[in-house]
Amino acid sequence: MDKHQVAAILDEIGTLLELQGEDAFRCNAYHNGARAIEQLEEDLATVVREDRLGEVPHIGATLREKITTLVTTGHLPFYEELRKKTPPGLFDLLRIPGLGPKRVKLLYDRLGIDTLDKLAQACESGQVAKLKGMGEKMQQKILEGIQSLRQMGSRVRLDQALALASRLIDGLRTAPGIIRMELCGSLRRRRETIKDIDILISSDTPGPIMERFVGLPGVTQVIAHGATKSSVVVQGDGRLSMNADLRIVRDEQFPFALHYFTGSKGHNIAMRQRAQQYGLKLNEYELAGPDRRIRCRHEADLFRALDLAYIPPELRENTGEIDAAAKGTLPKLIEADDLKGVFHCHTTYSDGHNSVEEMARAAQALGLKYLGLADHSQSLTIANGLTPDRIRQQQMEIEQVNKRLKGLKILKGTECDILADGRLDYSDDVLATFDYVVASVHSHFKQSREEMTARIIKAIRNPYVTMLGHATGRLLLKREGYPVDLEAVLQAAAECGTMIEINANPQRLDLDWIHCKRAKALGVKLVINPDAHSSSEIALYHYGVDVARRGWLEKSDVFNTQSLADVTKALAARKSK
DNA sequence: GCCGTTTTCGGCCCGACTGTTTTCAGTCG
Repeated sequence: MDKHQVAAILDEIGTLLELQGEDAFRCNAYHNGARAIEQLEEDLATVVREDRLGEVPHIGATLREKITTLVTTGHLPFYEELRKKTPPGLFDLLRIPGLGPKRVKLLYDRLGIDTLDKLAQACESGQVAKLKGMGEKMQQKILEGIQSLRQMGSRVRLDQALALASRLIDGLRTAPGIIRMELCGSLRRRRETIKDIDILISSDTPGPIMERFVGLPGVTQVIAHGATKSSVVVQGDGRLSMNADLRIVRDEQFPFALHYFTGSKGHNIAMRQRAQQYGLKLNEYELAGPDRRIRCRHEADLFRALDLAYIPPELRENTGEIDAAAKGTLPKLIEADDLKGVFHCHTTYSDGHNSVEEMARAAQALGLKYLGLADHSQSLTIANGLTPDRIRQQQMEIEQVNKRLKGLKILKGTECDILADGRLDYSDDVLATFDYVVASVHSHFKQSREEMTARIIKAIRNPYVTMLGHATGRLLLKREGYPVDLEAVLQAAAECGTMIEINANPQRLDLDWIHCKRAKALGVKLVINPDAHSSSEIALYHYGVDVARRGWLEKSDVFNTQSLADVTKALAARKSK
């Protein structure tokens, strides 16, 4: 059982206990434990085997025992018992805004409601309004919640959320009285998937801005509309629909509110605790002690007041950033401008939409100095994978276009399939014609974890392979990655100097940021690639930079921050080995 | 259930909003 499964079970236990009416702090301990396991950088099985779980914050004796049982046996009787006692439908009820564990328990205990359908019926017949603490309005709100839950998924991809959020920001920008405005929450931290949009504004006259917000185009439902906080449902393209919150504070409160609403929750709690050590109280309005208030104009002032270096939003996940900021050992994070080129782009030779030259011109317009083209290999017939003949044709075309280009060089690559047994999709003499090789898995996803791991490691050890493409094959919110022991993959990559791609396509973002940190610790070089299938998608590398930043990566950790000359030299050196 | 040079017991982040309430519980982030 891997860490994601273990974390999911711990989290579920926390919720199950809430539904039982357990003490909230005990429930929270399971949620905290789940987060700690989810964010574990090392391989969970290894940590368990070496009996080091106790060193993980938020894992005490009880959780250590339960996690060990889960990892070693795959079962946990405590969890299974708890599940038997709780109808699974109660989890659906919890997703309705306004319904938490207390009310769900009440609905179940008093009315036997354990599905959305039963709840809808009970609301329509007026039974819910009669319960203690409920009423007509609550009943109506629940009905609306059921409706929107049935239309709306829970999380959306970063790129989709950003698009929707910028529409809201644009709509607000002209409202009167805005002093400062920022996107907060997981969007500002650039998480790969987003639950809702958080916007913060400072103003002395919040009223008209709030009015503008709840009336913006696309707003389909107003969940809350207060003086300083409003919450709406907003409709995007297609069936996409998200919650959006707006908070308005006075300008002197802005840095505190910005920090607070950026989160993460874990980071905020840790920051509060640090403030307490200074005899100060930190909330969304101020940093203050019994007899003093710390003046801050910007977020950086707030960190400085607690003797911390500025912590970029992407690092605020409570994974050691506060300690590092205190010691002055925070990384100098990579920035988008550091990238000098990319290595994984497709053309019309396989399944891309633009020609070699069109791709090159687009890369040039973005200020890149080299563009690696890596079309699919012959086995991937569905994507029009290239036969050796067509490779020669493409390479000749690249040479022609290169003669015409100034300031950008196209590099000849391939995204070569890793076959089921770990061999590559081309013979060595064909592989030798490329400047570099991206090796990727596109088939046989159902292999066992052991088979998949061995297959990928075999490819990584192939001297022709320069980098591993999308390491887990995940499609965010659509498809889980294939089962693979990433720790073993990273170690193999470290041993033979094979690089690992951060696939920047927002549908993938694979390697994910947690493993970036681990890769760096092992000395693996990473490379940020857009996996572009059209000229406009080359710019997607920005999302890969976001991932890299969340993974604490610096310019020197990423191969394609190097100049064309250095990259060419490194690739040539690797080929001649 | 976790945590700890103020503590091994008694804390655990904290404020806005809503709806049902005569002062507050539940939810949310």
